[in-house]
Parts: sequence; structure tokens; C-alpha cells
Amino acid sequence: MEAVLRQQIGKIVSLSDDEFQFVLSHFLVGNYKKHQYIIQQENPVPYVHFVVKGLLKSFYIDKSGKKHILQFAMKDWWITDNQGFYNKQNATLNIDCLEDAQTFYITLENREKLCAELQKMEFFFLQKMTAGNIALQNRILSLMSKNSEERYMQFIQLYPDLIHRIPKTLIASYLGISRETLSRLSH
Amino acid sequence: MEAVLRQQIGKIVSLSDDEFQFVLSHFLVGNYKKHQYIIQQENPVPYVHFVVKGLLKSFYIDKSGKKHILQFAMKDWWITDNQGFYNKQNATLNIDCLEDAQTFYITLENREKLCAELQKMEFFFLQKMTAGNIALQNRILSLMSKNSEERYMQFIQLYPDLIHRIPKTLIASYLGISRETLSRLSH
DNA sequence: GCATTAACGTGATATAGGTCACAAATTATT
DNA sequence: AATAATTTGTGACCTATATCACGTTAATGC
Repeated sequence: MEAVLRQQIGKIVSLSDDEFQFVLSHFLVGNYKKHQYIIQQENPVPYVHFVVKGLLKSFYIDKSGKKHILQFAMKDWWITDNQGFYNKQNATLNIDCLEDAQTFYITLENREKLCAELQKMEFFFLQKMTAGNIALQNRILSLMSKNSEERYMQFIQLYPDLIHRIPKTLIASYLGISRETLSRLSH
Repeated sequence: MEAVLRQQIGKIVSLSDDEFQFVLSHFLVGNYKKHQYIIQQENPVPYVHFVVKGLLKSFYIDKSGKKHILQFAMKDWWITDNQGFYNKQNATLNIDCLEDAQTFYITLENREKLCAELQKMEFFFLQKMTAGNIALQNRILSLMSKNSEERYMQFIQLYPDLIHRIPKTLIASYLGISRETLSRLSH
């Protein structure tokens, strides 16, 4: 399972065996069951998680009690409540498991120490964060310029593997539409 | 005007005079007139800009010809087409000036050289990118969970200074609503 | 200072998508 | 295997927001 993390980093910077062991020593391993929460609204956000296997979702509950999915995270994805984690605030999001999952997780302190000690890791995280920004900007433009059907088609195209692992209800919530509307689209 | 950039960086990492001069040497200065484009769809995106004064907007034109504002950028803000800039692709966005503007701009090569030479600048850019991510995630949740009026109120609260400098039509476009709907909200 | 263009407000009408309600089908749990 | 819980489909109806079409006012450029 270390290989998953190593490969992910290796796509951006090259690490010797020793360097990777050093990187790894900053992380912990966690195993979670379906339905288990790893981050909860109103609570501190001590870690960012790198998913090794399984599937998680982060979601926001608005003032009328409605859930909105911000992100799904499967193997190779990073997930946390960014606002809580980076600003050391309590979570406004919840994160739980859609499937049994395993993650490598790291504290902000350890991440910063790691970056200070091994500059290429800072480069790695910057690249990841940049890619995240691009994806988020595209999602905003998609929400603003596409209708429900176009957004659903785009989701299928972007994440073909997720379609079969996630209930339509949750995909609808991710796309910002009601489950009924999504149901009527899919033929 | 150098002071604007220095202060922006100084909020995150401390720089000696020499270090700041070194940082500065990687940037160029640009002056632009109202209505002038600094980035155009289908063209390369050689720079990311740090705004010293004036006001710019980035926008996407969808397939039906409708404009959607992705970002406004005033003093102290960074702006570019991220996808084009970081992935060395042609722009999918346009960026032009709402007011005469001045920016410090830098190429990706220079930015990477700067980060390699002065590690705290990499930390700086990572912090900025992280803050950007948080803002984008909040915007997505806002688009998904709030109605037009709530989004407009939130905009006023977040950017009180912009309200008087930007036509309502453009604010509507940023919020993802029609100008008529916004007009009917504002009493 | 005048002419052009952009911005704004507002009525009338259309529509995408939301909400509610119920039943069927599928998946989990013991 | 039986029971409970979740997911999905679909009809009927509702509503927020879009669109179209004006006229008015305010900026802007020459």
C-alpha cells in the first residue's frame, strides 16, 4: 500500500528509497469502515488524508438541513476540510466513508516539517494544490454555464469509474441538482 | 509600487531588502488601459499577474456565447488563466481591465527558478494557492446551497469595496444569475 | 458638449428544475 | 432467508429564475 503513495508522489518528483521512507515516516495509516466519519462538522481537523483504497465523500449541510457533496475521494485522491485543516479552525464539512477505506494521513505540523526538510515535497504539494485549483475553477464554470444534463454527462466523462460505485442520489447532490431531476435525465 | 508586492509577501514570509530585490528581479511591470485584454482565449498564457492597482476580470465565454465571470482582481490579487498558465495550454479564459491597471507579472519558468532559489517563496505560493482553494470551495458550496439573494448578500459582505466599482451586470454574471434578477433583488 | 454606448429598472411570459408523494426494486444487516 | 433500509423511477404540481422587450438614465469617448 505504500506503493500507492510512492507512485503518486513519483509522478511529480523523483524520490530515492531512503527519501520515500523519510516521507512515509511523517504519515500514519488509518482504516475505516463504511459509514464511519473521519471528519465532523464543528470538530477540529487534525489531518489531511491520502486515500489508498476505498471511497469517501465530503459534504456540507446547509442551514435548511440539505446535504451538498463537495468532493468524492477514491484511491490516489487527497481529502480533508481545507478551511479547517489549513486555518486550524473547526470543520464546516463532514467526511465519511462510502466504502471501507484506508488512508495515509498527516498533520499540518508534519507536513510543514516535511516540506522544510525535503524541498521537493513542497513542490509536490504546490503542484497538487494547483491542479486542485484548476479543477475547482472548472467546476464553478460548469455550475454556471451548463445545465443538469450537461453537468451529468461531464461527470460521467471525468469519472467513469465512480458512476457505478456511487448512488445516483449522491451524484445528483454533487452536481447541484435534485435526485428526481437526475433520475429523469438518465432516460 | 514595489511596496504593494513586498507587503503581500511579507504577510506570509519575512524578506530582507536584498531578498526582496532578488524576488523583484524575476518580475516585470505592465501598465494596461481600461478594456485592454491581458489574456485571450485560444492564446498562450505566458504570465501570472499580481495586481498593483486597477481592476481586472477573468471570464469564460460558453458555447452559446454567454459570458461568465470567474474572478475579479483588484490590488493585492493574483490573476491568470491557471489551466493555461500551469499546463502550458492555450487560454480558455479571457482577462481584461475594468479600470486602468498596473501589474507585476512573472513567467512560469521564472517562478519555478525563484522558488528553487529561495525556498520561502515556494512556501508563499503554496499558502496563496491553498487560500485560493478554500475560497473556490466556498464559492462552489455557495452556488449549490444559496439562492440569488443570499449569494448577493454574501458578495457584498466579502467584497464591500467592489460593489461600487463594478457594474451590477458583471456582479450578476459572477454570481451566476441574470442581470434582471439581480436588479429585482437590489430593491 | 454631443453622440454613442453601456447600465439599470421593470413588466409580461416561459421554463428548468424543485418539491411532494407513492410504489417498486435493490442492497444491507441480523 | 427474512427484514429493514436505501435507492430509484415517475406523476402532479410549484417556484425561482431566465428570457424577451421596452424605456430611462448615466457614463464614456471624441
